Amino acid sequence: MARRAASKLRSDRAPGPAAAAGETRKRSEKSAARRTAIVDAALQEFSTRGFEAARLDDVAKRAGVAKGTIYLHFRDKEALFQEIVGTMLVPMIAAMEVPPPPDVPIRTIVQTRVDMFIREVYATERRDVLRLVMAEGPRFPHLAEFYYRNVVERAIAAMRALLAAAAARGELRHGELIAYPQLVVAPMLMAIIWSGLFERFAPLDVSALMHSHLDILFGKECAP
Amino acid sequence: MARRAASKLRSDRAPGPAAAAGETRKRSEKSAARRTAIVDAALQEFSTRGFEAARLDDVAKRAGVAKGTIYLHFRDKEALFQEIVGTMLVPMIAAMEVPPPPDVPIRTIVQTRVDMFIREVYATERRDVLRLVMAEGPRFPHLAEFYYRNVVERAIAAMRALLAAAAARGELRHGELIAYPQLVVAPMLMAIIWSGLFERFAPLDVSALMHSHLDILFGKECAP
Amino acid sequence: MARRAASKLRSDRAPGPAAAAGETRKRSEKSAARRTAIVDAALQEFSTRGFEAARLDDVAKRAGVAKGTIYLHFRDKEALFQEIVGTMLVPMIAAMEVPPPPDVPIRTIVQTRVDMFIREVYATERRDVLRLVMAEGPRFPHLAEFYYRNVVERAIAAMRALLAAAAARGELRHGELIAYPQLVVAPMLMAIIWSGLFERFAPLDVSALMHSHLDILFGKECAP
Amino acid sequence: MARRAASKLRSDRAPGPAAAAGETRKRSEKSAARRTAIVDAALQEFSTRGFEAARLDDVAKRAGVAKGTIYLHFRDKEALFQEIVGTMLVPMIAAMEVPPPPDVPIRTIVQTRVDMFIREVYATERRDVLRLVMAEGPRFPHLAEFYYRNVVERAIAAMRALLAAAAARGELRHGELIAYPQLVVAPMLMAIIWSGLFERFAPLDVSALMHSHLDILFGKECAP
DNA sequence: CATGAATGAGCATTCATTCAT
DNA sequence: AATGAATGAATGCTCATTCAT
Repeated sequence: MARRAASKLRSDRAPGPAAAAGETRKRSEKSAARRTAIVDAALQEFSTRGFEAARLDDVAKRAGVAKGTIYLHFRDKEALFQEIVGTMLVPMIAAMEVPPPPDVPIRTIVQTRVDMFIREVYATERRDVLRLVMAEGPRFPHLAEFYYRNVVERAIAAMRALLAAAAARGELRHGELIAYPQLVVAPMLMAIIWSGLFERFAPLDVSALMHSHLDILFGKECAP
Repeated sequence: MARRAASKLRSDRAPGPAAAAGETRKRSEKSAARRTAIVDAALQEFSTRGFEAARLDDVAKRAGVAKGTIYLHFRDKEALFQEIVGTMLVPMIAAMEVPPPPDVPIRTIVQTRVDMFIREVYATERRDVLRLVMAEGPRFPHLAEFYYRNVVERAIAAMRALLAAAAARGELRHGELIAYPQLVVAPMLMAIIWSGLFERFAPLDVSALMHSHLDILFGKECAP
Repeated sequence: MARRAASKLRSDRAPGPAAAAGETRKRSEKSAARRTAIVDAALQEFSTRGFEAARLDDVAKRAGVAKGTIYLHFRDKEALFQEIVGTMLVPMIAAMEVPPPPDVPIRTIVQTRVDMFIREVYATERRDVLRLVMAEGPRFPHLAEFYYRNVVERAIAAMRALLAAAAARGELRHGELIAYPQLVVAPMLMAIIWSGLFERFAPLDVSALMHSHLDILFGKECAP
Repeated sequence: MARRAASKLRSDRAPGPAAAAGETRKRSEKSAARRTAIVDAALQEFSTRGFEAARLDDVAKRAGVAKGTIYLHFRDKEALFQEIVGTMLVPMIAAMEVPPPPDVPIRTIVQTRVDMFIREVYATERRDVLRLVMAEGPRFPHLAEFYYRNVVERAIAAMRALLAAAAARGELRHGELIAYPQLVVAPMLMAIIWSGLFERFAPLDVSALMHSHLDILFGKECAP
């Protein structure tokens, strides 16, 4: 989590020269670290109790800051919620938008992306963010729209491009998919919801599920 | 729900005897009506604002009863939530469990059931119940389990039976489906979530979506 | 204070007939008593600490009710403030508006009214209400206007009528007063402010002050 | 105020010697300027929102300093309040204490002082300070006493001396005024309160009001 | 001296739940 | 059974004050 945002900032910056700059950085780094800690803590609390039931007191405690500090970084509880989405989900989408290499079968590319999704989202706290958006989104229209514009729309466009490429190459059995690229990821979302509800007594093997799903959509993957 | 259904049964069979009994029944009928009104009102409020944010005051107002009356019927707010699920979702499942008629193509049967689902759930307030369960379920393990045992498990079993029958008759292209019958309904769930989040600016044609989906799973439906 | 509102209610009502009505009244009487207690407590707290610094917790404690009860009677803290003015100051004004008896010297009537003001306002908690309005009014424009329309404007009109009558009878030395009836009461207001600030170490004899003031305005009162 | 005035004095007399001293002075001048800026800003905020509701954050912003800087000059919020009174009101009083020239009618002198008060207080932000003292004073006994000792008492003494002189010269109609010199200024105070409450919809012409008032007290001013 | 990030006590308001009527 | 007034714990947010830089 500190990794997430912090690593970005760090990699953006040059190795760091003078002592004066060092001091300045120490301050802003500390501030950024606090901010990150708050976002992470909020994610935990929000996804455990829901937006309404989560207490900022607990967020603060978990983040190791005073309650008032939260308000130095976020206007209010809802802004904190929005930040979670912006921080955790939006960056993810870029990876989906790289154009497919021409010499790899689309099925393989899709498989790769699905695997990545499972690895980077399903298996991490990002899954909780996604679940949170699905659960609380209806009550936060602004957030829903932000999420749609910055994540969903772009993800669908990317998927559609991929499917169109597949169709062009004759690799796509089911042209219908181009109309509804959502169909490719629907089982992923279902799995996320499933895990939140039933994991304890009816765990689901997402990889296997998605593998079967892709087999159905694209046909069995040919072993090389 | 238990009581509500029971009172229904009672009123169905009672041939209507003495005046005294009539009065008794009148009373219990009134009570049952109140109960129903409360559940309906609660559904509205819960699905609009979420479990935490919904106020029992509003539920009472909407149901036309006093706040205290709610507690004559339900132990607490959570019990009311559970009742909603029991009342609105469980009865639905029975229709899914009737064995398929032997002379109709499975694809047609599945299509019929999907249509029914769209008509009876997606197009009604039941959709909100389902969304509610998906959204709030993780915070109510008891409810989640109840829902799993009484709805999900049975729905999956029914679907699996259907798919097995299809396979036995050679009507199923993708044997994988038998392992993951969830794949059949995943797009439905996605559509429900989608509608809650994005309907305003990106409406989704569920019927068309599901039709495409079934085409992919079973092949194009043959016109008779 | 209980006197204030309660006595009104009581005097409006018939002696009270049936037992059933008695029970009903018991409830609403209790409610009215609570309301009165809250208003009185609020006045104490507001005039002691000021509007902002007064804590509703203390108001509740002083009124002997739970904090939430306040909100059964008043939308918010400000509404409670407004109620104080409406309850304590507005009723007072009626007495000022009775037309002067034709056979009594105006000077005597004014003196009587000033004495009444001293007795009914200056010597009671109403003085604190007045002080409160003067102190906090600028920050509550709505309240200020309400107070102006319902108290000040009417009081000035009544005073002006009195002075006009005096002028007509040749009893008014200073015609200027008709233009500025405020001049008659200005020392009263000053005295109220004075008492709030300096009473501890520089008490002021309001009666004597006002007597001198009226002597100046009207000439010495003739002993009968 | 003490320090502010002191620094002023210092800068008045320092003939400006060495560079080192120059730098020192520059520093302390800057500091004094800051202090003044803070007091001015605080006056704005306090008189707009009241003592409790005023936020030091806003004071700092308006003064163009950091929040912490306020605490370099004042122990706490209340000290800042006291400073406002000391700075803005006390200096004013000196002008009132100069003995009346023997050849000018007292009525004229009083008129002159009233005009000065209107010009220097009523028409400036000092009016807000005065209003502030009247409004918040009861909650700050120490301030009230300071204000009484340094302003009110002296003002009253000065006014009484004036009135005594008038009486001695046979220019005072109403000997009662000597007992209550407050009566002379009461309408001024009322006007200040009035303007805070009702200015928007019922403006008051203070000059005319006071002119009438003085006419009543002293008789019409004789044209020369 | 100056800064402004951080603190945490404080407070208005809400709302599930109870209980006298 | 039904009511709805009363309760009081809970919680988001504010802001005077401190202190490391």
